[in-house]
Amino acid sequence: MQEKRPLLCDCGVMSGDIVDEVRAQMPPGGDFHQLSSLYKMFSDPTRLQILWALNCHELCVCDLTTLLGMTKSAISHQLKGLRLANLVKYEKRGKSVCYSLADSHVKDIFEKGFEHIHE
Amino acid sequence: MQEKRPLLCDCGVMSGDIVDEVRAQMPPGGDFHQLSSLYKMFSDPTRLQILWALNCHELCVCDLTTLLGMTKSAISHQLKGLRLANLVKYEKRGKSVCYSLADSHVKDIFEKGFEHIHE
DNA sequence: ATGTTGGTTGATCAATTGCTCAACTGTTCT
DNA sequence: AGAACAGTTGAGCAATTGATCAACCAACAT
Repeated sequence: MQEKRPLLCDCGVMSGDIVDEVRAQMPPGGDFHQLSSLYKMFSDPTRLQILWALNCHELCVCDLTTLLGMTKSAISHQLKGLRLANLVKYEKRGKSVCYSLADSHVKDIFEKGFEHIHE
Repeated sequence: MQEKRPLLCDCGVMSGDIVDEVRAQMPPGGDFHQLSSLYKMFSDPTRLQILWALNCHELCVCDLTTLLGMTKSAISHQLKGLRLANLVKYEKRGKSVCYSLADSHVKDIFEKGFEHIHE
């Protein structure tokens, strides 16, 4: 059976007041959902490589396939996700589509991540 | 059949030199793998709520179940992942286990994320 | 000793993810 | 018009994920 939780835990470590205080500081649930969708874009090595490359220079899909050694399809699918997350923007140029980063937050998030793993 | 890629794309947008230049700036593949593992911890609403709560105050598992309205098992499973990613640390206190953030990078990464979604 | 509470763990299962394949659109070149 | 190239898309499938359930361990109270 599903365990039933009491209104407040009685483990004695934290008072109920502290739990209430933390609860009061919690952003609305929608924020966490939005945030998790954002970080999900950073949670795959392929997408990270794409973002890193675009942070160096704007590139077309074909360049990215060459750079990462993957198919156009795979790259294009990932770019679609990045587009929907507003992390990259694109511009048609003749036959090609040129992608670049949508804003500077990507770079900031990258930096914080590297700080954490290089310690 | 699987498409075969040329050594350099001939789409004409970027010169091969630029692709080479970007390639030279790419960190080793292992870095992307490590980074993606880190961001994966931020890619789930439940884990984000746990991290946010611990950023407010150290809490035991039981407090977290009360706060998030989830089972001990679900919380404990997620905490295990966060532990393995070195994002949280814990301390036994009698019957309870008290969790807290392992370092300040979590807060930084949170802030950058919020900056992006609140624009 | 027995029961209760706080927490962990492994198995299971549905849902999601990421790549491949094949088919397609659109642009350029001959 | 037809071929070649740049890119997108949807279906399919193996791999991963996240919650549940049940069993378990450890600390404490009676």
